[in-house]
Formats: sequence, C-alpha cells, structure tokens
Amino acid sequence: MARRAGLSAAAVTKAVRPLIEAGYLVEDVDEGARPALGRPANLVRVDGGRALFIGVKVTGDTAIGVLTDLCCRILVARHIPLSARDPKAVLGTAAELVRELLIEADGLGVRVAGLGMAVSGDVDRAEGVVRYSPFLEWRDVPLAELAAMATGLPVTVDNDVRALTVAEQWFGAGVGLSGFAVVTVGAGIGCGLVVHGKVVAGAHGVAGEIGHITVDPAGPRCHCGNRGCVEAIAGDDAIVRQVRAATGVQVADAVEAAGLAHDGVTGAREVYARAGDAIGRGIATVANLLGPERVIISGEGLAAYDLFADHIRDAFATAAFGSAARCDVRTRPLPFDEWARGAAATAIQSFIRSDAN
Amino acid sequence: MARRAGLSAAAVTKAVRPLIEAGYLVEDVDEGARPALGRPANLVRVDGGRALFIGVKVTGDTAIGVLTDLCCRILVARHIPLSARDPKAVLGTAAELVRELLIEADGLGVRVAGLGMAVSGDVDRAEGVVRYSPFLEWRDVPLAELAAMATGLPVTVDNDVRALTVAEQWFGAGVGLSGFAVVTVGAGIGCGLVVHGKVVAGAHGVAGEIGHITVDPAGPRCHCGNRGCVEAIAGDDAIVRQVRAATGVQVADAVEAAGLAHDGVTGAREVYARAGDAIGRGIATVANLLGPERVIISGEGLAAYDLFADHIRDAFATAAFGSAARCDVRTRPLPFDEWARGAAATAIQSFIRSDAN
DNA sequence: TTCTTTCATTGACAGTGGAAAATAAGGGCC
DNA sequence: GGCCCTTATTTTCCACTGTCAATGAAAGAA
Repeated sequence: MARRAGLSAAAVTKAVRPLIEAGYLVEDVDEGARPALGRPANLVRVDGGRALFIGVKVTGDTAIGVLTDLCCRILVARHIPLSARDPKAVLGTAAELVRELLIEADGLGVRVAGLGMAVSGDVDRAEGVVRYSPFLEWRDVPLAELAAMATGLPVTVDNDVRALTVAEQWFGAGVGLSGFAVVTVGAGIGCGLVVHGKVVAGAHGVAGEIGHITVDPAGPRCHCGNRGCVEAIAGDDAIVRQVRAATGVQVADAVEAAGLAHDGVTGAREVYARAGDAIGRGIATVANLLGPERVIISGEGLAAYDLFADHIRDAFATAAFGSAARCDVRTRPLPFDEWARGAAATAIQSFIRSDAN
Repeated sequence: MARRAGLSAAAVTKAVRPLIEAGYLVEDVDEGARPALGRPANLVRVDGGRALFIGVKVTGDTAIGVLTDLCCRILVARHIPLSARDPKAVLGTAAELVRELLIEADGLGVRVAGLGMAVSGDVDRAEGVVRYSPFLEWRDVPLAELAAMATGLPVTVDNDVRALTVAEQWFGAGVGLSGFAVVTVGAGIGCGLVVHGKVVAGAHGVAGEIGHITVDPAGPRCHCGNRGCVEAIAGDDAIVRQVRAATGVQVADAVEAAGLAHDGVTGAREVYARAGDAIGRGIATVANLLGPERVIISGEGLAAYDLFADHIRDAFATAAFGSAARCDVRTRPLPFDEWARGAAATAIQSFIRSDAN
C-alpha cells in the first residue's frame, strides 16, 4: 500500500488507523498471497456495508435507480417509467425511486450517505445544475438543489457518460489507469475520457463527442447538421434507417435490425460492417490524439457486438498511428443499471472527498 | 498572488522571501495598477537575467540553438546545418552550437543552468531517451546522457511539439489555461495537447497525432499507409504534389506553391482551400473530444496562412459540436527559433523543479 | 492628525509525512 | 524450543507547509 501510494509505511499507518476505527476499513487475511519469507502483510479491505448510496440515471422514458454499497456493488435495482420529461415529472419519479430504495436500505439497517443523478447533456457538476439537455429539453435546471430538497440527501449531479466513466475508473476496467476512454454504443455514440487520472469535462461543457467526429464527409446527414458523423452511421437510428434502405424490410428498432443481420441478410450485415468501421475509426482518432492505455467499448449496442466486432478491430488497427495501435481495446457489457451505478459512483466520490476534509 | 495560488498571504511571504534573497525574484512597482484605496501591493517580478538556458531543436537539415533567460526570452539564436542525421553527427553539431552559445553567455557573465533538446518522434522525457525518431532514423538513443557528457550541462530531452507546447503553456498563449492545443502546420501537421494543466504524453509515446486523423477516406494516400489523413492533404509535400497536379507547374517546394496561389492561380488556391478544410476539421475533432479553452495554430505553414485561414475557420465552425465552437482558435507565428525556445522551456521547467526540492 | 482600507509580516500552532529505531510475525535451522 | 533472517508495522521524534490571529505599514480620506 505504501509503495502504491508513494508514501512511507509510517504515513500509511497513520492514515489507515482512523479509517479502521471508523469502520470503513477492516483487516483481512489472504493466505494465498503470503510471501515466502518474512512477516506477512496486514491486508485491509473496504467494508462496503458501512454506508449505502443511491444512483439514478434518467433516460428518455425511464428512471433507473440502484442501491449500492461503499464498494459500488449494486444491491437493489429498480426501474420506473417516466410519464413526462419535464423537470417536475422527472424529479417526482426520481423521488419515488429514492423512497423505494430508502426502504430497502432501512431493511439493511444502514444509512444512505448520498444520492447521485446522471443526466445526458451539458451538466455543471460543481454547481449541480443541468445547463442544457437536448434530450430532456431542459435548460439551467438546478437539479442537485431540487433533489436534495425532495429527498433530504446530499446530491451530486453529473453527465451520464462521465458518471459511467467515473464508475469504470474507480470500480471497473479503468482502475489504476491514468488515461483511458469509455465508448458507449447505442442510441447515441458517446465517450468518456480520463486523462492524467481525471475525467475530462471540457471548457464549455463539451467533451468526448466521439459521435460527432466526421468519418466520411460524403456520408449520411447527422442531426447535428454535418455529414458522416460516427453517430450518423453507427447510432441506433442510423442503423435502422440504413437497414430499411438496404433490405426493404421495415424494421422497427435496432433489435430487429440486428435480428436481420444475425439471420445473415447481406444488406443488413453490410450496414453493421460500415458501422463497425466508423466506430473503429472514431476510437483510432481518440487513440491517436490522447494515447490512452485502454479503450472500453460499452453501451446497449453491445448486444449486437458480434456483428461489428471484427470491423471495429480492423478499422482501429488500420487507422491507429504507430504505437497507438498498442492501446488495449476491449468490450464490457454495461446495461442501464451500470449507468445508474455510475451515478452512485459520483455520490461515493463526493462522500469520500467531503469526509477527507 | 495569494488569491491566485489559493494560499494564505502568510504562506506567500514565506515562499517568496528566499527567492528574493536568491535573486530570482525582484521587487517591482507598477504605478498604473494601484488600487484606489489602501496600501498598494508589493509587486514582484522574475529576474530573467539570474540564470540562462540553452535550447536546441534538431530538424532534418539544421540544428537551431537559442540562448534564453529565465523568462525564456531569446537572447541569441544560432543555426548550424547538419552534415548527417546519425546521433554522432547531430551530437557534434549540437555541442558546437552549445559551445558558441556558452561563449555568448560568458560575455553576459551569467551561468547557463541547463540545456534542453527537442527532437521529433517518440521521446521518453523522464529517461532522456529518444525511443524512435522516424525522421532522424534513431532508435533508443540516450540523448540526455550523451549530451550531458559532451557539454557538462544538465540536459532535458523531449519531443519537439511537446516542448513547443510547454513553451506556450509557461510563456506563451497558453498561460493560465488548464486545457489548450497547439497545432503546427508545415512539413508535418502536429499537435501538442494540454489537459488538466499538463502536457499529454500518451501511454505508448503517441499523442497529438492530429496529422493522421482521417478527414476523407477517399482522399490521397498518406505515408502512414491510410488515405485522407490531414497531413496527406495539408502537409507541405501533399500541397506541392497537389499544386503540381492541379496547375501543371513543377513547383519545387511549399513556398513556390504558395506563390502560385498568391498569384491567384485557381488550381493552387483550391488546393489550399482543401488543406484549410482538412485542418479545420482536425481542430474541430480535437475540440469535440477535449473541449480545450483555446487552439493555437502555428508552424512554418503559417507563412501561407492567409490562403487557408477562412477555410480553417469555416470548417471548424461547421464541424465543431455545440459549445465546442466557442473554443478560441487563434494563430501565432512560431518560427523554428521558437521551437528551440520550447526546448529551453523544458530545461527551465526541470531547473525550477529541481531547485524546488 | 486620525480613520479606514488594504497589504505584509511575524510567531504560535496544527497537520502531514519522513527517518530511524523499536517491535511483531512469520519461516528455517540447529 | 531457541536463535537467526527477513519482512511488516508501529512508535517516536523531527522537519516542513501552511493557517490563524495579531501587529505593523502604506496610502488616501475626513
């Protein structure tokens, strides 16, 4: 532990003791990892059950809530459909979700120490304000304040992809890395970036817009106004549209489109090939610019991952410059519960920071 | 000063006094900036003349050396043509350059406190080793050690674009910004990135490869093996090749190509328009991913900047997503002397760090 | 001259973290 | 079981950083 933190052993003792006394850390033994010689180390482990957290992720039609422990393990997950997208309705649904999860927490006899909320769009985490969410059609909603009043809990609010990235950084595939990217494939194509050990937020609230990198200036038009954005080729809507055009089958959604491709329909498979190519190029662009140690591909689109995996890999290998190709590109299934877990992770983060004072 | 550093006034006093006693800071007065009320502040200023530094930038055919003061102001600049590109020849030329500059420093009666060297390619700054420079055809050259033996000075070695970025961060248009990009246009298209206040180095030595972002998959082939990289459209070689093809005139270099365009030859102007478009898209990609506060466009290519300025601006405005377009894109002429100054900046940086111990 | 405002400095003090010594906990060897 | 040897952990100072509160200084205003 001292080696990892770059501190002396004495400093570790002094830092750890109060945490053990407060019950956040417990001593542990691992007979397996004992050295051949000398006194074995005293292992400590975070006692996850010492405090609970709630994370809420708001999508277009559902609010997803999870109850997690201090180690961000999901204990209970709940989904409630949204009746409307205005702040009042969303807040009411979220409060309902929190109430249910608080009852679960009561059953465990542990207090809930914080609530994290994740919303897509431009979110000012420090102020807890949703500056602009195109998806929910919100502008300057002081969500943290409103949610704190409604629930009585300390609230953190963050952009959903950033929250997911925080969860990966602290508890997922990004642990110990100083630079990595999380790429989410689904309705939109998003990206969370960690550089120098911190999540990139962008000067004006914009960062990680991998979905709007142009991969083909002659490609299909995107809702952002440009042509050939990654999202205009590989987003769910784009895939549905292209599969319809290529096969003539009026598929209703991405699941049906993937079904056609899985059935071996050539036109549909080609759409996924192009999509994989676009995503791979987008990832290569991130790798060429930032040199991350790892790229984690995730999102609902992962359900159809076998359809574009090879194309992502090929396009990445081709477009990555020099050693950037050595970046570890891997997938990780992260369903919506995991996004809510990301929200909880931001709450845990701010709980730890506040306690550290 | 206390407010800026987030420290108490008392801490500033204690930090500043030894620096004044050592002569690195001197008290100053600024009658202009006196407040209406109360005791005016004691201003301090870095005494640039207290220590000198040498920066050397190695290009394909020349070694450029500058002597700077502690404020990184260039006092003397010298150029020596390179006879060959192997480490021995380059080192000999660099040592010659350093000798000349040391004589100049002697004339000023101030000691030279460090030497910085900037080389293109994959450079391990911490170890002072040039891992791989395609341009010089070097592999694993321990340049810092060799140069230290040859000159007797403490040596820092860094990638040339990163060094230029450090100079901008400390002494140029990046002062006070936590995130910005330096884009260099010339023989190659390079990019130095600062995120969270630190220069991005990349996990495998690759970062900022804006030149190899694909802007047109159907575009001309690039030496990296792909098609339609920014560099394959807007690099000097690419421009010369395209101007020749478009006009039939066998221009010898980028200067002649720019001459044709300045004369109003349509084909040549169109080449610059396409180049500007490619650069603008590349910058937009950086802005979409990282949300920098500013982008500084520079490099030898700036000499022809009027030919693509509008196209860069237009392409950026179109391809930037949402508030990313609010990023401040500006130009700054940075001739090769400035790259050498960047090398000196890295030396100053490590001098300050070592002294702080 | 005296008051107000803003800076600068000082000295006491708390917190962090390091070095070195002391202590603890194994295993092997006699 | 005793006696090494090795590695971990803790304790006891001690240095350093930075804060707080008090004091002194410099300027303009009354």
